[in-house]
Amino acid sequence: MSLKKEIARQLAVIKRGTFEIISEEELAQKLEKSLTTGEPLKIKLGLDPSAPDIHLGHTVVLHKMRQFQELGHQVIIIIGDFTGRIGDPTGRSETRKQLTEEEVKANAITYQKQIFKILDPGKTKVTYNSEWLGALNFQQVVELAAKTTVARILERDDFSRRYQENQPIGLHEFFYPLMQGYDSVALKADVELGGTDQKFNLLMGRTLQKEFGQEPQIAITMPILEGLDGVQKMSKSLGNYIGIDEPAQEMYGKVMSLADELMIRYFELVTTVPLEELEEIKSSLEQGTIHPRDLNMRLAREIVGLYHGKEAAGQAEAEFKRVFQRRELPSDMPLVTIGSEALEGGTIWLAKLLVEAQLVSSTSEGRRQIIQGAVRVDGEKITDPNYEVFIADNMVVQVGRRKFAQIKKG
RNA sequence: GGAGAGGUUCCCGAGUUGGCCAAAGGGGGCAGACUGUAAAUCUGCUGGCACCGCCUUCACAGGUUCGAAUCCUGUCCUCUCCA
Repeated sequence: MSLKKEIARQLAVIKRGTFEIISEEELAQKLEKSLTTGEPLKIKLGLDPSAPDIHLGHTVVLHKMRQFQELGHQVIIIIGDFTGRIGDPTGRSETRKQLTEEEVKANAITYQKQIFKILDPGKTKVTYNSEWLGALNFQQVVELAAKTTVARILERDDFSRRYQENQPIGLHEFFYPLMQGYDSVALKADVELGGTDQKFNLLMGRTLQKEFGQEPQIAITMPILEGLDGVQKMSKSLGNYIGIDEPAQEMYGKVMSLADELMIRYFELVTTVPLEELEEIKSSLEQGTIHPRDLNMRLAREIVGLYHGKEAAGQAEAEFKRVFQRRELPSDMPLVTIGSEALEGGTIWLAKLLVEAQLVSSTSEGRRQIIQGAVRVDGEKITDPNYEVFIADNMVVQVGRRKFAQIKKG
């Protein structure tokens, strides 16, 4: 009786935010077996060390891993140092550059530091797949390749699209799913996590495990998190990301700029707010008993708190209120020293000053911002592009709402 | 190996009877208004320069010309078809 209840509880936690579980019944069976034998499930997550800086999008899957940890299961991170040299073609329409061994190593180290902001290091096993993939000889590789067909591999979204669009597909790319699948065999994984774009690879793991006489793993896919624009997936190259190493202030601001429609999704996927509370949040938003802005602030606190602690999150919030709600000056602005040699009679061209203060990228850009009314000196809007500023200590210049600098006479 | 298409400003993508092209249009970005630094909407800007003018851009290197993104030559790269 209590066994059934426990299985149901675990399933509920596991199902949170998932896109697909293949299959739920098998998962329930595995949970039951685990609970009766006391043997934790082996949960596998492969990380591709080609993109060393983790952003919130990457943490979706890490949070799921953490939940598994909290349920008492064995979490295993595979750093794809071997596969990383090929580069998973997923999500890209072009053949990826192969990484050098040194690059992969360096990235892997950065990765580990970052994932432990979410996972419990004491309960996490980290392995490198070069350990077993590097040991295979050519004959074994051929045997592995014989376990699938070109037609099956071409079914993969990315490959079929590229094939149809006459984009090149490197032969070595065909091996990526096989290698990832073989990882599951090597580990005897019970569950493998990944984004929805990983579905094919996860299923390949099941196929191979069966071929090797193992019980197939459960494939759990997580949705791809939308970025700040609310439409495209979060990614560094699109610039719509929140990096987990970003300063608290910046992080808070970025979360605040999220579209309302994304808030619940973010709560669900990238915070540790418990399930019951999540339900309360959803209903209060639907019933309008809470102002979306306040919920947004709560979300920002949750996220910043995860990476910088509660205190820093509180400070970030106070600062946010000061600058953006009350329109006051930030408590901390970059100091810019203007040397006297740059001055003529104590004045400097405003556009030039903006460049010096790194508030704009060029004087042309500075002129434009001035003309458009975005520039203030000590709170006073300046619209003359040829304006000469008389430099005074502690003068504050501002471009737009969020870029400030305090001037020091040098 | 043979035949063909093409490489344009952050991206996509016009422009190739040589001048009116710093280069249409869209996207993205930035700024202003409105706000909750939300979304939506409207407006403006979006190579550089002390800027009503000048300078550097249209794969790269040369050439023709008073003048080239547009014409010629060579080089590099991408794609397609054939083998």
